Amino acid sequence: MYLCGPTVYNYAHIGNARPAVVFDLLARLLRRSYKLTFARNITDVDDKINQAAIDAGKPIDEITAKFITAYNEDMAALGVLPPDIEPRATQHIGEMIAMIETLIAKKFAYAADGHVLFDVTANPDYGALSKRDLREMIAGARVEVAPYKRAAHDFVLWKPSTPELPGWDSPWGRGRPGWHIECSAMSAKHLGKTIDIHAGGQDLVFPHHENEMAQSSCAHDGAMFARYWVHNGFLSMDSTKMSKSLGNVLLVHDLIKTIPGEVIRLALLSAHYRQPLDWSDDTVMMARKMLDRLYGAVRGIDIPAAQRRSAEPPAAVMAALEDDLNTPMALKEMFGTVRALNKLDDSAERQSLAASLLAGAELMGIMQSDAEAWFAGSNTSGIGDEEIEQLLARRTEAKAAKNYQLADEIRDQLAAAGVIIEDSPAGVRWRRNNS
RNA sequence: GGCUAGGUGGCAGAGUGGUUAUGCAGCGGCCUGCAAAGCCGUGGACGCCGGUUCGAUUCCGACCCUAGCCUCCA
Repeated sequence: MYLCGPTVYNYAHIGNARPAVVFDLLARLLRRSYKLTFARNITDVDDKINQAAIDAGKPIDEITAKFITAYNEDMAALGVLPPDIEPRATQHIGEMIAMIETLIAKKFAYAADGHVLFDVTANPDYGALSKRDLREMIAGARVEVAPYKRAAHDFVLWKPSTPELPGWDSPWGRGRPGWHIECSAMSAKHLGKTIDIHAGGQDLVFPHHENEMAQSSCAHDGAMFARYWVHNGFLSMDSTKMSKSLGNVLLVHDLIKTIPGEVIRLALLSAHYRQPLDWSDDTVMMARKMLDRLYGAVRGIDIPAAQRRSAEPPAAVMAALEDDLNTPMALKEMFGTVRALNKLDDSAERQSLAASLLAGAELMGIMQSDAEAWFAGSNTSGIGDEEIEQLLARRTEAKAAKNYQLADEIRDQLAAAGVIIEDSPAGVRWRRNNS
């Protein structure tokens, strides 16, 4: 499986995180049944990066190194496991040049004016993936056609670099690769001419994936490039497009300072991956409450480590995920398990079902904290755990003395500090209300 | 203008040619000193107009609306 990864010129925003999370789940699922090799590239040569380096007044290497590290940290916070291979564009320039030479030799590309362009008219299948009619596209082209292009939609495989820009020597002079050739060259090197699954955001279908497919299949004598394409839907912000000009870009880097990573992950998985997803404070709050219910079901259940390790997810959860990654359905089944668990009295049965629930959660990459830690939350209200325990001890005394007025005062005091009390036959327990 | 997805109850969000999605919120009950959590029960929905059908939210057609792509973008 190949996933188009980040261009490292800035921190990843929440929309960037969606494909990473969704296809991480797909990878986890596939690994249960297949031997998966999962590659997610890093685009570390790009004009946006060049601009970011100029803006920051720093070397390009420094910019890319910083944001590669940040990307991996941010994704790890969302429970995204590292891919098997994380190829970088700058480490595959030779492969790109070789592929471009092949395309020229096979008459699918031409050099002109220091550039090398892909000749879309030489590839009759061009437009098949994105279901576009090439003639209409050329006729309705809104782009200004560069003089060296034969047709408006010919796209750049190689372009010349000025001395201050990053560049590599090539048969066409010192230059740098176009965006699309990177993925074609890297997927061919690491995964072969034909890959099983190619993933990415819906907005990459055209032109990026269309171009990748054209380059790869033309370079490989028509060999199928990807057996399956999977594209995730777009994420909007409060019903509008996320854009810098509107100032509504949410960076994962910032979100994880106040929102647990698994809340963000669950929010991203709360809609089917192909559907659009609107991000708002409510989306986050609901994900948090879902986790409250999930964790609540396993709280206080002590599961032997061996049982925990060997447990399998509920069959219905597996069936839902195996049906085109239907995460809302999988969650429904998780909650079905929660209900069954909450009704059980027998401790052995509770252990067994809780272990199964946790196995399902692990597959989905959620509920990875200890339940007590989840409910303790983060101390944002300034009242520490010890202070809470002391107040609860006083309340328990008051209750024993049937001094309910004092007991309720203590409870109100804690509530004001965001701490909610739950009495049970087993004793009192508490949780912070962080939402 | 072209292409591609959608329009489901207060909100989020699945699914189905006839029978409960689920979560949050609401209401009633159980439990509790009272709460909270949990459990039980419950109201409320499938954009609009036609067509197919014994029966359509589900299939087909038109229409309206929304989003994305057509230029860098997950």
